[in-house]
This record gives sequence, C-alpha cells and structure tokens, in this order.
Amino acid sequence: MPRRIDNNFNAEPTIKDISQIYDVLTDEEKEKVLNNHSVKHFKKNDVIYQEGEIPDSLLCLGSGKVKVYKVGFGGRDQIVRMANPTSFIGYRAFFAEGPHVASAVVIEPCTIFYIPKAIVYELLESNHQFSLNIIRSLAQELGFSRYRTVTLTQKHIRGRLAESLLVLKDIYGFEDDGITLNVYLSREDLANFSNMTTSNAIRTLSTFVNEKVITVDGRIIRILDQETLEKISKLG
Amino acid sequence: MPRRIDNNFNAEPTIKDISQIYDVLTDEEKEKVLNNHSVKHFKKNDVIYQEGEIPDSLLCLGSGKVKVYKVGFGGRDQIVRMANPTSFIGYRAFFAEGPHVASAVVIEPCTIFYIPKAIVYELLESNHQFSLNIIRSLAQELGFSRYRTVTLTQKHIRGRLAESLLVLKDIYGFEDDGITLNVYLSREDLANFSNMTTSNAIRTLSTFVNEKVITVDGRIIRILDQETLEKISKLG
DNA sequence: GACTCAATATGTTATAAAACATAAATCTAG
DNA sequence: CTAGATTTATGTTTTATAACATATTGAGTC
Repeated sequence: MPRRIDNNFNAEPTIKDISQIYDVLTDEEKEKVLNNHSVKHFKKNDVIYQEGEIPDSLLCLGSGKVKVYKVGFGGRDQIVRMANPTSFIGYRAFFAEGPHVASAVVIEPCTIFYIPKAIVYELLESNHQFSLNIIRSLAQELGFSRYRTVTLTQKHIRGRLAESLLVLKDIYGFEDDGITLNVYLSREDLANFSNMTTSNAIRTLSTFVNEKVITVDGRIIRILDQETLEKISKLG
Repeated sequence: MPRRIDNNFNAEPTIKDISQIYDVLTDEEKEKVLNNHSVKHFKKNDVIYQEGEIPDSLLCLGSGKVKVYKVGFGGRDQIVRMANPTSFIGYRAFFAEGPHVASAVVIEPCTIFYIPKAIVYELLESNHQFSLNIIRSLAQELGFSRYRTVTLTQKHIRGRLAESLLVLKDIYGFEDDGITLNVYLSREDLANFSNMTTSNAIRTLSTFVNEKVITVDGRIIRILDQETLEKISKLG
C-alpha cells in the first residue's frame, strides 16, 4: 500500500523554485515571467501532453513526478524519461519547434508552470545564461538517451532492470530511511522503463528479492544491497 | 570496390560553409571566427576523438563522413550517429561540459574546423541566434535518439536493418543515379548501426537482395524498392 | 461484504537472434 | 605473386526472452 510521498508537501511550489530559469534572470525578466505564466495542477494518471501535439508553452515541473513515454510497435510502450522537480517537461519538442513525439503522464500529483512561447523566446534573446542552461540540459539529456540506447539494447534482463532501479534512485532518491526508493511504479511501468515484458519485470524483481538485493512490498521497493545491484547492472 | 565519392570533391570547404554557425554571425563575429579557428584533415579510420576525452573546441565537419559510436558490453559497439557535412561533431559533450561518452572515427576523408571554446562562448553570449541554432540541433538530435532507442529495442532484425538503410539514405542521400546509397559501410558498421551481429546483418542483407528490395555489390548498396523497404521498416 | 476489474505472480512453450563454426572471397604487405 | 589478415558468407546450435496460459491477490465499487 504505497503511501504518497511528496517532496513539496508543506510548501506549494512557485515558479521561483524553478532555479534553472529563475535564478539567472534579471529583476526585470523575473517580473515578466511572474506576470506571464500560469499554473496547472494534475492528478495521478492525468495526461499532460500527447504525442503529436504542438507545444505553445514551456512547461516546468514544480512538484510531482511524470513519466514520458513513446508508444512502440507491438503495443509495448517505452518510457524514455522519468521527470522530477524542478525540471522542464516536453521542452525537447518546444525547442525543436516540432510536435511532441512522446506523451507525458502523471505518476504523482503535479504542479506545472506554463511560460508562453513568446516570453521564452524573449528571454532567450535577452539572457544568454538562460540559453546556456537550456543548451546544457539538452546536451546532458542527449548523453543519457544515447547511454540508455546502448544499455537497453545490449544488457540482459537482469542488467536492464538493475540499471533502471539505480537510475530511479538517482532521479528520485531514497526516503528518509535511506533505502526505500522514493517512487512507486507499477510493474508495467517498471517493465516499460527497462525494455521488457511485465511478466519478466515481475519475475526478475522476484529473483532480486530471493537474492536479498532488494525487498518488495507492493510498489514499495527497498534497495538492500546497492553494491550487488550495481554489479548486476554492470555485468549486463 | 567502392569508389570514393566526395560531396566536396571540387571545392575544398572553408568554415564559411558551416552555415549553421557562419550564416547568423555579424561581420565582426565572422572576422573573429575566421581569425580564430584551425583546420585539420583526417583520413579513413582516423580517430577524431575518443570516449573520455575532454573537448576544448567546437568541431565542424566541413567535408567527409564520420561515425560516432559507443563501446558496448559484449564488445559490440553501437553507432549512435552518422555525421554528414556540414554539421557539428562531438558538440554534445562540448556543450554538456563533460567528457566525450562516445568515439568519432572517419568513414570518408574529412576536413574539420576547430573553434576554441572561449570563442564559442563569446559567440553564444553575443549572438542569440547562434544559441538558438545549437538549441534546435540538440533538441532535434535528442528526438532522433529517443526514436532510435525505441526502434532498436522493439523492431525485429529486418525492420531494424531496413530502417538503418533508410536513415542512411536520409543522411547521405543517393548518388546521381538516384538509387545508390552515397555511403559505403562495412557489414560490421551496418550491424553496429542497427543493433545486431555482423552475421545477421550479412544474412538479412542477402534476404533483401533475394527479395529484390536492394542490390549489393561489395559495400555499394542500391535501393531498388524503397516502398517495400519502408514497409519492412514499419512492420518492425 | 460480495463483486468486478486490474495488477501481480508463476509455470510452459515458442521463437528470434546470438553464439559458434567454418569456408570463401577480398584485401594488404612483403 | 604469394601468404596472411580481414571481410563476407552461410550453416548449425544454443539461449534469452517474448508469448501464452492461468492463478492469485488486491483495490475500488455498489
């Protein structure tokens, strides 16, 4: 029975929390952003955007968790990104000036800030540090994407699942106890993140439990032996 | 016996040909770039950069062809990009401000322009249109990378190889006859681009020949029936 | 609290593709 | 021109994992 854990439970986030954008702006630019953005709240399983849609705003995830996935061929989806606060959402399509080629769905209740396209492009023009932040983000994400292409195609099931658990740990971290993964995915999502069938995700998760590498309680996953998990991930 | 085909056989390229950068600069900036870049020539199989190296210049491919690949686990490499003129090389790591996570090797003799890091960052600061070009490039490449992640993990061998041939066609085009792929890869490179073993690339290529979809003469590949090839690619 | 639907679990079978094994052809160097 | 190395080709075996088939459990609903 997964409790809901929210990083921003006490404080409702504002756009000022989106440091990647807000920290580099001048006072004048900050004013502009404050006066020209909107806020939306989403609940679990809500669709934030869908493949094919044309983005007209830059989306910033203030709180919550989001999966971004592409629909595959045999009906199997591939989760290409798990987003955490505070980061941009769907910004690849926005900056490529094309349609979304993936869909974004809420994993945990979200607060999302919308900055209209015109404003974003004014900022890019007036503030090169903001541009640099975008450039760095995209470059890093491209590196991650290529890395995942190789691991998802070349590692075996155990390696893929172990890696996915470690990636989730890197993105969302642990709860206060230091071992419980701070994200609660269905076996299907876990499978779609790791390029395998749901059956195999369940099965492999069970073998990890038997090997005392993790414990599983519903969707709560605890990493007991991170070193071994890293070894499994490395071996492929 | 593949003849060497060079897009820029007659005219040795200059940095002025790198439209993505040169076209958007002011006269002053152009002067700066002209006075602060170097040119290097590479021959087939030369290593342009290697995984782990820290980039200190922005590289622009003036002429030639380059493969960018990551070393996999079971010794099998994955080609993550085939670069054509005139585009940036290794710019992901450059802009991520980290080490290269892939290696670049020459497929066909190259002319490469080097613009020092300091100059590039001056340009990013003074010319937001240049920044926008970089942003758009990275965003588009990230889209492509995610697309390939899904197809390389989900499509079957025939679909993967068919897609790779079509991607190569999109990148390098045909020769004057309109059917001969303007790039000459070993079966191993073709396999590493398509996430399969060399044996299976050879085998599958043969079945395509038997099905009269392509012809193969050494490394020369002619696409006889593009429609069918697209169908094979789509079916997975 | 029984009922329904979705999620999880696990065993069995089928199959795509890797791994392995040679052989033939082509290229390279002395 | 010959010898060795590399690339291409093709057949056979093995294996990882998808596909299929049922249970079982759990969550939400009337």
